[in-house]
Amino acid sequence: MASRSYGHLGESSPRPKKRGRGRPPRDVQPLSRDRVLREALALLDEHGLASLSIRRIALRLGVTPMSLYNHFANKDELFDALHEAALLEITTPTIPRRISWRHLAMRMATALRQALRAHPQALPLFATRPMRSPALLRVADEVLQRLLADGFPVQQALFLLDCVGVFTIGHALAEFGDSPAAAPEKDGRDLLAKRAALLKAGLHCLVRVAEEASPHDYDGEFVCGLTALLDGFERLRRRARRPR
Amino acid sequence: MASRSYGHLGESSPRPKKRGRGRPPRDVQPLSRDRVLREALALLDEHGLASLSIRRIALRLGVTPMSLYNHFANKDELFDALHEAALLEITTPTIPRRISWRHLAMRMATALRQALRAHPQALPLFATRPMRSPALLRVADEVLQRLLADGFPVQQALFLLDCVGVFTIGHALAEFGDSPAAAPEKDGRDLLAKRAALLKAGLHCLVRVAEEASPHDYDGEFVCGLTALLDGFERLRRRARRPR
DNA sequence: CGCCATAATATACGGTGTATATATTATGTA
DNA sequence: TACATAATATATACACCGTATATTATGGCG
Repeated sequence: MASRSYGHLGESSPRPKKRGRGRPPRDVQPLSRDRVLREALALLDEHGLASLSIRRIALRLGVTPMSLYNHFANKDELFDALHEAALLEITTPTIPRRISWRHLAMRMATALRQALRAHPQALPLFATRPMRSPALLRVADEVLQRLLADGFPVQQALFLLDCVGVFTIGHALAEFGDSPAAAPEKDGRDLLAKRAALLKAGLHCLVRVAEEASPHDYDGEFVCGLTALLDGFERLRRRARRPR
Repeated sequence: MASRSYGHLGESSPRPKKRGRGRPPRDVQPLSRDRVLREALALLDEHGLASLSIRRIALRLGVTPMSLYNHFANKDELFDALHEAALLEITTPTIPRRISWRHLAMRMATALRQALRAHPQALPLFATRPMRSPALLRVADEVLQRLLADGFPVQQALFLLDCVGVFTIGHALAEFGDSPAAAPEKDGRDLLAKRAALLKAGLHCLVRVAEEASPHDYDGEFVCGLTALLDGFERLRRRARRPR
């Protein structure tokens, strides 16, 4: 009974007896990367990224912390894998063959957005780490193919792909980063005080906009921005096809 | 001589003697929020966010860790202040009076981008925390004023403002998150191997694009995406002014 | 002068990642 | 079948982390 703490965590390990010191016998399946990632993701969803530690994951798995190092070199590599795992849900969103580049890009963006929504606690991972999972690369290649086929110059196609991804992630960050900060103002008194402060500072426009557009329509904002972005690239494309 | 570690850090405190246990005498100026933030920012720039700890900041300041708690409630609040401090360099970018909304938005975005460039190590802070510093709010109000004056509906103006910010931050994240990961491939052998792997996976388009657009032109991509975004919103604006 | 707020130190506690050593089982080979 | 070796777990230990609590010296104010 080494640790009396962590009692509030699930610790739902179905393996009742503690395994001995050495390699586990054949009948008790050994720890696997996948199992670690699955539980880590669950723990992440439940308790947030800040409290996702090697020791907690190990506890949840009914295992010693050092066991994880048989499957991951260190915490950072584990988090890399976790990032990739969270992203893997975008892998095959059933891409129809014959749709325009616009619809394809739109579809990719919304699929990515849905993947981000599925694990909002993992968002900081996306913010820091580059997305280079095989599944993602396949999607990227597909979109690029279509873009080139539809007349985009190579560089513009790449820019478009990047910009759509960047916008999607940035927007998700703003959306989910704001919500916990906006929650504590629900009592109305703080909100009024803040409004007064803004007014006194001469920021009339800000309060007007905040009042007329409240609550913030994140979904609408996302499609609005994405549409604008694609519209702009469409203009570029037309200009590239008919130079001058 | 409590700590033999940290020797590699600057520890450039010009105060040679260790102050006694109590309140410091009048001639040795007391620790201030600003001084803490300044040194913390320097430490951040030099060694990255991961190794920015209360204890290291205190050491750099020639002070006990607990001293910082006279000025900040906890680490999170210190980081909030750090975020705001890093952002403060965008405060007054000398905004000319009579320029179009497009130029104004462009200017705001590039100013923000420059602020982000100045402290790339601080980027994860921007990714997680909402931007609500007074300076930023003032800029936002100014931009909103111009947008409304130029005929944007309220909601679209807000969307535009948000989308530009979101795009700028997302793009910076991609740019500075990629660079450390791309560096270790400089020897060329890895790069060739990766290329071969991509080809074998059938991602021909990806390697073609990567080859024709290398090295990645992040600045070009930024202005390209931003221009496209603004173009798209311009279309929206025109449609809003002449409904139907 | 005495009082008290201020601003520093000292100490301690529980949590964290992980280096190192050890123990047990499975597996491939002679 | 016997044995070396690889695989997989535990045990222990260390340095660092944020911070709660208590103590101490100074400055300013009555």
